[in-house]
Amino acid sequence: MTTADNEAVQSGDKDRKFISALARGLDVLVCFMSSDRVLGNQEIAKRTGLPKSTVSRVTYTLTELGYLRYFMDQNKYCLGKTFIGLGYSMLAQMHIRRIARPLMQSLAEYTQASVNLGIRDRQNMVYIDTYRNSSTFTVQLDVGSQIPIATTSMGRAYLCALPEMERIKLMGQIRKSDEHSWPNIKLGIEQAMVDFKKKGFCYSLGEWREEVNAISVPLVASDNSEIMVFSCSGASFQLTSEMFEKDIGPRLQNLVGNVKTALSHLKV
Amino acid sequence: MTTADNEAVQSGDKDRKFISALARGLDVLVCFMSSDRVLGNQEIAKRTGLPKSTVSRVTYTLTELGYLRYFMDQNKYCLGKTFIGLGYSMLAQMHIRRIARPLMQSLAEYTQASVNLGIRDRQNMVYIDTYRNSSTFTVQLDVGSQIPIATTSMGRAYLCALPEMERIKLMGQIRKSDEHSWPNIKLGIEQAMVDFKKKGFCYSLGEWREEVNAISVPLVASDNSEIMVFSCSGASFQLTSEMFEKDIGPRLQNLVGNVKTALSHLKV
DNA sequence: AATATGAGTTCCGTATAGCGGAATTAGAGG
DNA sequence: CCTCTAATTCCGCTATACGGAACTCATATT
Repeated sequence: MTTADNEAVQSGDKDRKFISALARGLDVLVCFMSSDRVLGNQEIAKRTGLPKSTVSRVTYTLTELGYLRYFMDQNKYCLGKTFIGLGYSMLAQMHIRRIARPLMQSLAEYTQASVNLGIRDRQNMVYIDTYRNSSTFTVQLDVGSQIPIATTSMGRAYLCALPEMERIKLMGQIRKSDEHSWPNIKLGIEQAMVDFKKKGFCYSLGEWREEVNAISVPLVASDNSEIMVFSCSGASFQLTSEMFEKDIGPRLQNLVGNVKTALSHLKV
Repeated sequence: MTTADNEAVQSGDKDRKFISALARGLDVLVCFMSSDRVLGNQEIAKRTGLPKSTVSRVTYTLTELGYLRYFMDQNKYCLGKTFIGLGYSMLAQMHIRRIARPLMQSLAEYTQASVNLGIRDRQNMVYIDTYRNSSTFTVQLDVGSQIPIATTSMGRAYLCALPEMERIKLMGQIRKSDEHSWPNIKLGIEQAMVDFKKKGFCYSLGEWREEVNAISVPLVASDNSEIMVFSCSGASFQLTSEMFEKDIGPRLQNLVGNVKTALSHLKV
């Protein structure tokens, strides 16, 4: 996650092509993505592992350029507006959203739960769309929300769809990030892979958040270039594993099938 | 806009605090924000004014870190998924959207046109929300869309609400970016300022896009920290200047007033 | 007041990271 | 096979970014 992880740097002699000052600066920017929106230099230094003076210079530069915004009363920073434009200009080009929208909505309506579409970025799954009936309880995750890979159904479905080599690599990274709880995490993933092989979908039953159950089905683009995941999630008292198994799972698979064929027609 | 513009750099001796490698890298990233989504090194070099070899190293670094994505068939790059998360995590914290939403929707319903909320980033206005009745014609601008400041009603309303010093500075920048059409652009802005002073709103009647008319009202946050702009836009044959003047303008002003009081109650 | 604490900024000598012009490679076309 | 165009790599140079230490500037604490 940090610059130090970069393979080229690890492997002995330095990579003449790699601009580490840029990497450090971006490391700082990424800090602001996680739940906290307002950070001071100290906090940033702790998260990135960069020395105080470096962080100070980076935040100075980013503020000067308008990528960070400075609150002088509490001298802390938050992200500048630029990233709104960047983020949305990306989503606009994702045709899949338009195609999937009506299907997701009607499934949300039917299940009275959330139906979500996510992709992977780094160590997280990111919602790029989510629909729910207005009466839905539980956590309200919005588009752009990030959830972990290892303990959520969405992340697990992603892992199941990933080519073996990459899956092993990613699981290694997950392991490193929390060596302690790895045994449990590993069990959860293995169970997911069994489920997926047998049924075509996988779960997270209270393993991410105590009170949340979810089921997911991955969608691998026809050219294998991208993996997206559809999930259905809700309060555990509302969505039982039997409902998933017999009703929602097949419907979700059906949804994915329909989206996939619609996509392939589009791309011709 | 480019690094060279940075004031500190201009003023003789260099700013020891400023990290230019970072600035250059971000200059490259920002290239991808404008309409084109896929760029090669050559194109990037042209836009940023950076030498080929530098661009090559920057794109290499950004790709390595996952901020850019590489298409090897056409060796070009596009933005990575990271920015989806960044963008959305920003919008989530904008309370104004929740407050304004119902009012914007009902005005969109009433006018059968688009009702939009925008803020400024750099040389553009950026939509952070937009509502329209499904039957609306004309350009479909989505959240995250960028429009120019000088020729749109939204940009002009922003200029009108800006403190004089800053307005002069910004207008200077606009002038520099297109010296040739400046005389006309200036006229448009001056007209807008007259309108705004007299009526409280201003227009763009076919001046941005031939077939689009729009009207805007700015909202200055009670602590003067931020300017937002509400606009109503649609096909010119559908929204006439009389309708703006007598009906839509006052309604839009009314909307802004309501949002402002709701905001101030919230912040206590 | 005096002292401590904690965060942020600035200084400054140094090593080196990043620079960019030139050479090289890779591809696409004719 | 040659010509163009674009991207990459090389490599010597020096400006650049680094980071430990010193310095501010608040805000508590006694």
